Amino acid sequence: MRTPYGLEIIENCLACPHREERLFCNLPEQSVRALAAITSSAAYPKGATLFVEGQPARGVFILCNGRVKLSTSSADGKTLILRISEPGEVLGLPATVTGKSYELTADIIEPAQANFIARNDFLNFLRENGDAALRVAQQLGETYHLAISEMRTIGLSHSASEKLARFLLEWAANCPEEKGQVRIKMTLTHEEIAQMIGSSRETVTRLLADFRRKQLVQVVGSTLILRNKADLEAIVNS
Amino acid sequence: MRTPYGLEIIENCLACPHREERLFCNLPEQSVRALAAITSSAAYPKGATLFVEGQPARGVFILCNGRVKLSTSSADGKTLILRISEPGEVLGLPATVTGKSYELTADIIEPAQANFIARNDFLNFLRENGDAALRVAQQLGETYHLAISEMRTIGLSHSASEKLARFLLEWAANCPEEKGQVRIKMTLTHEEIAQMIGSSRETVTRLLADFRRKQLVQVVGSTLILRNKADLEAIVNS
DNA sequence: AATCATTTGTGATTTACATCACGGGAACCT
DNA sequence: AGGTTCCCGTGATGTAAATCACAAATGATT
Repeated sequence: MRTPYGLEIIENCLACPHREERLFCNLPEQSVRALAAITSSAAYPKGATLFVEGQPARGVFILCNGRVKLSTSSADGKTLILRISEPGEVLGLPATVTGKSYELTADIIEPAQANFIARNDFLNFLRENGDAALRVAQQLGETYHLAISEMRTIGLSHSASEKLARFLLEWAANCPEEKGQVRIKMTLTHEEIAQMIGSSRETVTRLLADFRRKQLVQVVGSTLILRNKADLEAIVNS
Repeated sequence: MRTPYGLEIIENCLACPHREERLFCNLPEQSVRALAAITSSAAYPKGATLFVEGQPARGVFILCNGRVKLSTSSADGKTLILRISEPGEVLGLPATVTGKSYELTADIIEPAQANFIARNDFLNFLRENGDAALRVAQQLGETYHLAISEMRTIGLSHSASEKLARFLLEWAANCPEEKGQVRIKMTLTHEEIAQMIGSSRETVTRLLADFRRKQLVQVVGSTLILRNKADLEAIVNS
């Protein structure tokens, strides 16, 4: 059983650059201050763990910087990655509001800074601020939406190539597109991609090689260029 | 594209036998009345559709009676069933709070009675009643939890037998157990089971036959008895 | 530079399962 | 009773992809 990495730097939540854009944007000034009072910030190195699946929920983490891998794994060590979280996202929200255990494990894969709010403080805050509670509900709805989407790529595909194509397209959806081409910085290893689409490491490398041969993608260092989005979409619907 | 079945019987929400037990239990009397005012009830026959994935969310349905199949399907007709909803559950909640489209399709598989609350009314109600909003957040958290659980059975299994065993055990978790045996009324066809665990109809019948041969389960009409829960759990961890 | 660890690339082998195909029941009309 | 339509059982076949087993490459660390 891993233990979460300890707090390192404590500072004011208001300093977080993503504060306004996300979950609690546009709340009354007073609410924001109340929130700041119960928030503590910390930095985590690569490899640290925010929480582990099965642990009783301690509270939520608001990611300011870095990237976090959310995964679940079975007894025999097989791992399924659900999502790579980006700055601005709130982690551990479902478990914290329901009072159950974290259903996923959150590992830092890029040095991160995050604000933490303890469960009790958070729930009290929500009870006092009805609009924040509604905001939380919306956030949860979106999280659910993403989970279903992930579910579709894993559950509705006939082949691994279909899953990989789906994965690349969804991944690219966040990136800027120019002239039909999308450049995506692929910061995941083949192993991790395999764990996201539910297949083995070897088939991922083989499929990527195959996609390269078919001019569907192009690899330049650690960035991956989707050359032929249309054909990738064709693979998805096959 | 299917169209949802129309309303049939309109009556007061307060009549629903599951009202108190679930989502909005223990709300102040005043809130309950406000809720009742915006709720309409209707009966739906088997085969009717509450909503279809991709439709803009119209509102939520609170299931009073009957059972509903929640599924998603791909362009080529492959279907993945996420969940069979029981009375007391709220359907369409994530999409309604986020304002996106329904991410799943809800089909009636047993004649049902449900209360409907239109999206605008519902959101206004939540804005007025902070504690209800919190309750909704919790409900969403649980829904998420179930989705992750479903994800695990599909994504973390090495074989179809593992998935089926996982499915049977989770299904049995709701049923009363006596002397190590669990009797479950299997109201699903093999096809539907296949769609829940992401495999084909034929392998489900073959696997069930296999389980019967190995004395793991016993079939009496449409009820299925888990004779050997321990061995089923062994299959899961293989 | 030299050692180590991690990640990627590829071949050979095997097997689980989807798919096709078809026959028999059960249930449900009318 | 006879016809539909759905659901279940089973055989034969092909194939995609997991698995095993190395080798090459890349990148860290000293």
